[in-house]
Amino acid sequence: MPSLNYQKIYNAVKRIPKGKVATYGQIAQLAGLPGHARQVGYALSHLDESDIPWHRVINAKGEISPRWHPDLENEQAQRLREEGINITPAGKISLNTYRWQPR
DNA sequence: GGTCTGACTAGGT
DNA sequence: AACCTAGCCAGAC
Repeated sequence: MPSLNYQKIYNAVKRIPKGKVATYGQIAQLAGLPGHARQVGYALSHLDESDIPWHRVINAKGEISPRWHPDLENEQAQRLREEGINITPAGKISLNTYRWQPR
């Protein structure tokens, strides 16, 4: 049973349109939880639902956040490329180009 | 109920 | 540009 805050985070992530990305801090703010960027990452690590575009969430440096299992990072990169997002060989994504800017 | 741990971030060196 | 530190806060134990 996900907590209320997790539910808010998931809702915010679902709003990210295809072909765009958002940062953890951005999602936190969107979810009404400013300053909870770390909780966003933690919530995604606990993901059990499949209808959430978790791969569209990256860190403020425009990179896929490193984690304990590199395969998951590769999967995220692949999913983003499938949506037309360009990732440099160094693993950088242009936030200037792809950052989702909700109204 | 104190401590530790992160898929984070901003600012300083 | 890479690295370090402090601030952050909900879970896990």
